[in-house]
Amino acid sequence: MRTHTCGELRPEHVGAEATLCGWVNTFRDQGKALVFIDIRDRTGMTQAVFDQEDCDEEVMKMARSLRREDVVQVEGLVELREGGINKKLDTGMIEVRGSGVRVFSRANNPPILPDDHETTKISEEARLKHRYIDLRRPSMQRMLQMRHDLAMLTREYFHALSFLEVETPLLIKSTPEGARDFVVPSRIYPGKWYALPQSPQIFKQILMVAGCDRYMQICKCLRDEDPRADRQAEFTQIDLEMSFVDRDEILRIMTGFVRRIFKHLLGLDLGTIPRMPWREAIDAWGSDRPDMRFGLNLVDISEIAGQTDFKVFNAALAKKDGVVKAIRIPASADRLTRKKLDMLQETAKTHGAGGLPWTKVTDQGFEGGIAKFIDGVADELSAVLQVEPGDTILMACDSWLTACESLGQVRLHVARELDLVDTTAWKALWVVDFPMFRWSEDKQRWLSEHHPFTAPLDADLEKLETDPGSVVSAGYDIVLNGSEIGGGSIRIHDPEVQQRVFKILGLGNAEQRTKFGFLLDALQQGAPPHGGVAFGLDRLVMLLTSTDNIRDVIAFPKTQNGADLMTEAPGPVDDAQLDELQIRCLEKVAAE
RNA sequence: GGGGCGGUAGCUCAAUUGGUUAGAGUCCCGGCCUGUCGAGCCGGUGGUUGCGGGUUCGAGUCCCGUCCGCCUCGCCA
Repeated sequence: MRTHTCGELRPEHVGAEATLCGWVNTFRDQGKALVFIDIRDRTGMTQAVFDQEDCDEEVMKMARSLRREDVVQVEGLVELREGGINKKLDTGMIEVRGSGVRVFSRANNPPILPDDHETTKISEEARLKHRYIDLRRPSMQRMLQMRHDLAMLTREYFHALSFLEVETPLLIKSTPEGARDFVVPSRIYPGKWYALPQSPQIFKQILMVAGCDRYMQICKCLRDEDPRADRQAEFTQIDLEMSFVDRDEILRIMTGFVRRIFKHLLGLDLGTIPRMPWREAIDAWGSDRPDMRFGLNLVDISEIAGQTDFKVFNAALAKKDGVVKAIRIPASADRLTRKKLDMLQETAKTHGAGGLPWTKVTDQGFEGGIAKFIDGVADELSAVLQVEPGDTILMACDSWLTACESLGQVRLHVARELDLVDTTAWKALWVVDFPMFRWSEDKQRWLSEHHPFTAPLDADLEKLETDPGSVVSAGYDIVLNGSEIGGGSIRIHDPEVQQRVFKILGLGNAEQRTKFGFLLDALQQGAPPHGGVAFGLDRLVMLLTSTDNIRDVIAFPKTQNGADLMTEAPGPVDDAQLDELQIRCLEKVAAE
């Protein structure tokens, strides 16, 4: 049906007869005797010109009738352009001198147009509703290509390392330890339910017990939680697991993978990827996924702050684990207006801090904000923070984790506000040595920082019951430019350790059997030491395509209410379907 | 579940303190033009101002409710 694609033709093709198929991107009708048609497909765009002198009246009439997004076939001779080259097009040196045209289908006044220069102008709502048009735009086609290239690269890389691609089930048992499960009713067992997988975690571990040795899968994961700009309820994961490995070996292979991705897809060398203990990440960067493209590190000023009479500081320091942290924003005194400081204070409050003590540095010392409270320690504080006139000092005081994390969020906001992020930089790191457990005041019990199958470090095994809060896990996350792109751990392969961990998480023996009996049984039938990683494919593509909207890297994404605007899912089902499942909705029951 | 912003023509937006027949660009339709390329010029179709109430002589504008979209907190082992 076609001899070339729309992005293919170059001066070397001049003289050839070409037949192109695609969509009418634009038409430029110059009068009865001359019309230009830009014909577009996934690969690009080519200008076709229909001249009365070259083709008969019927062809001319048909060419002039073409409108945006009609689907056509154009045939003609490839020639160098008569009217000057178009540098914006890869095919801008040539044009096809049309001798024939055929219309496959007409577009009925398209509700949106797939021009890249229109993308930001059109509401996302309209784009999602008419995704079949939206996906035609070149930037969206590049995204689809990038996803494909990443998937191919992934399979090549892990295939070469003897990983086996295995599919795991979608209809599984609900074990709601983490996120909320999507559930699916069972017809054969009325009243019983499947869950859709939040991840293939347990299956890949069982594949290790089953002797698979090395497993990989590009799979969908589903979590029934509210979406965000960088999060969808349904997302894609590059899932990996390996037997007979320690943490160093996993990190080596996965570092190689990530470096390969960015080298091949962006021509970028990420270099060696350093490791940072979790405690250091929180302490110096205020986040377990630090964005290291800019400084503004957190400095502990607890000791100096303790010498002041500032009640806010003293109250915080009296807390268990209480600290005062500060960041120095260089040359910002004029730019951080009172209004902006107020906004930053809201950020701090949103993330758990009571407020955002601040002051500015002038030639005469500290001025503004809490300056009068720190007068007595001005010299020491200046020395520790290495202040310069024009700096702004932002502070947080609370328990260590809260103070660090809230100031860490302020750090991100102020960097964005003052444009301090080096957007040309790529900073990757492995965050390691996470705590094994986190105490939940809410639930009054320990929760897994990672998941319940993560192994503790061998050295900390004996502290499991006596001091769970201090146990360090064998988990790790890989972070790129402040975005968590993957994470994993060495898993527990000793059933006894697994039971001890379950117990700390508040799972009694009976509950362990009900929820994870099959895992415990498996671990007792010869489980190799194993561990793995899962990479967020959508997040990777976001970084590869420089977008901060996850919906821009998914062909058919859902809205914040979990709706698909194109198909209008979720929708109702027939009563007959419900009857078969022996399900009744409460409203209907009430109505009967 | 909480907070914030938004919803006017197919699309993107405007409409003074509440005041005439809700405008413009674009798409689409028709006409003109032989070298355009985000073509140009002329004319035209197109509206229950998301939906439902209320206040008022009068509501796109004010109030209440509701639905939808985006951002965000909670949530996301």
